[in-house]
Amino acid sequence: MTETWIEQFPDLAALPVEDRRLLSARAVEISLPAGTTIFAPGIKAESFILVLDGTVRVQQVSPSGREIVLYRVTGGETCIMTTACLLSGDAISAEGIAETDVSAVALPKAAFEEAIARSPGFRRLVFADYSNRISDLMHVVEEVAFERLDKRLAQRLLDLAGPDGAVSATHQDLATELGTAREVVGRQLKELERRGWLDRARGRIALKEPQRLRALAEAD
Amino acid sequence: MTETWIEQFPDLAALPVEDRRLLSARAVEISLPAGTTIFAPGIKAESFILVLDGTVRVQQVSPSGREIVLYRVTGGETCIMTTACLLSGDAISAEGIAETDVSAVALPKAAFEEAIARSPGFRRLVFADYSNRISDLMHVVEEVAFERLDKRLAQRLLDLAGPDGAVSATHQDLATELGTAREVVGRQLKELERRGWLDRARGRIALKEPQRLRALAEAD
DNA sequence: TTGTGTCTGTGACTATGTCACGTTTGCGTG
DNA sequence: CACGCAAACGTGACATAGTCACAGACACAA
Repeated sequence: MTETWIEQFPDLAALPVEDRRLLSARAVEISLPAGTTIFAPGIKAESFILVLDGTVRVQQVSPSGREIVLYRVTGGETCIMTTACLLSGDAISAEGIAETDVSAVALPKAAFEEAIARSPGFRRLVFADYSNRISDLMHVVEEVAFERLDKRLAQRLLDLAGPDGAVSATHQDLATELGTAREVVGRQLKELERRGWLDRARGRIALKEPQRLRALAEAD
Repeated sequence: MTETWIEQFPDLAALPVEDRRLLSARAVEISLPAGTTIFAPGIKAESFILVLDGTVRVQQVSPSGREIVLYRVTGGETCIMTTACLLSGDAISAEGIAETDVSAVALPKAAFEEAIARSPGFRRLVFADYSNRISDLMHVVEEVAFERLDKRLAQRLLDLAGPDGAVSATHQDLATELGTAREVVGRQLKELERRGWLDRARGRIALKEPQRLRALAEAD
């Protein structure tokens, strides 16, 4: 029985046969329905997780209840938070939520360490993910510390918009994306609607002038 | 000739002889005077760097010129930014500055990869550092996004204070620590002085009521 | 249709950031 | 020594963002 999931990702498919065999033999496919909390503060990870399909949103929660999205893990990426826990033994301080139905494979700690030891390709994959996450986090710091909210909101709306130019999100959802408060998002959206760049409806925003929004998002 | 630097750090000293020998043979000791820019945006790293003594400040610079300190690398820690570059090939988007005279060892890329491949202990060391940095960065995000400035400032003053309760830093230095503007730091300090919790002088702040500052720093 | 919970709107207020200056201080040099 | 200079610091006016305490509007189920 071939493990077809390995073939989905060039980085994995390129591994030598024996490495692929190790992964095939020890990994367990799992599937998580949308909305599942995959990890949360205080929980220790015991498996390395590679997402095959779907997206996991990783966010941080403040004591006061405000939240901010840090990054998303999508197909072919690994969940650094759990990896970091595996490798350092620390507990997690962020939470991971399945945004869509997610299929993934879990590799037990021992098999993970064996793969890291044996396979240069696997190591590269893990390290590359670490680097990307650090880069993501630095980007979040930069945005939160230095960028104007209207610019950040415009960027997020474009990121979250479907092909029809519509965003399905409440003001609270957008506030969580940006780490701000609902009222603030409401006011920003009102201003953007006043300019005619979008239309608002309950839980839904229709982008009318995406190029204007992009100009705003990319302004100095 | 024994490489005494390895003995300085328990994690390294505990490695098997052959791993230590690899490190000894291939690493180059370097020393950097205080103020040296060790890496900057756009520069690609070509060595793995382990700090032996001194501290390196890693900070991010915004297009508008504002800065924020992300974390510090001290004795026994590795420089993740350069490691991440080594492993992913990406360029760096932060800058690293020697705050004190720094002594360090540099391990060329090839030797680094060999050590990673061969030595479980070395891998643990590198991964543990990655995890710690991710944890540091998440902490920065949390502070910038959710905490009040007076609280953050009180925390920094305590962190930066010498044993005599004095902080040698200009308002601009503190603004960079917190990712805010000089004027804002000035006003916060004025208020803290008004309360009698500290005294201000040019480039120097004397903490008079550290326990009050601590209470502020640790408030909800 | 009438609750009920979620989502959104609003005004008043506080906190933080920006801008354009002016003032003070320490220090080296003519 | 006096002068000039650059760095550090102060300040008021304004813009932007976050908080709080509500009030309304909407969607859906009973």
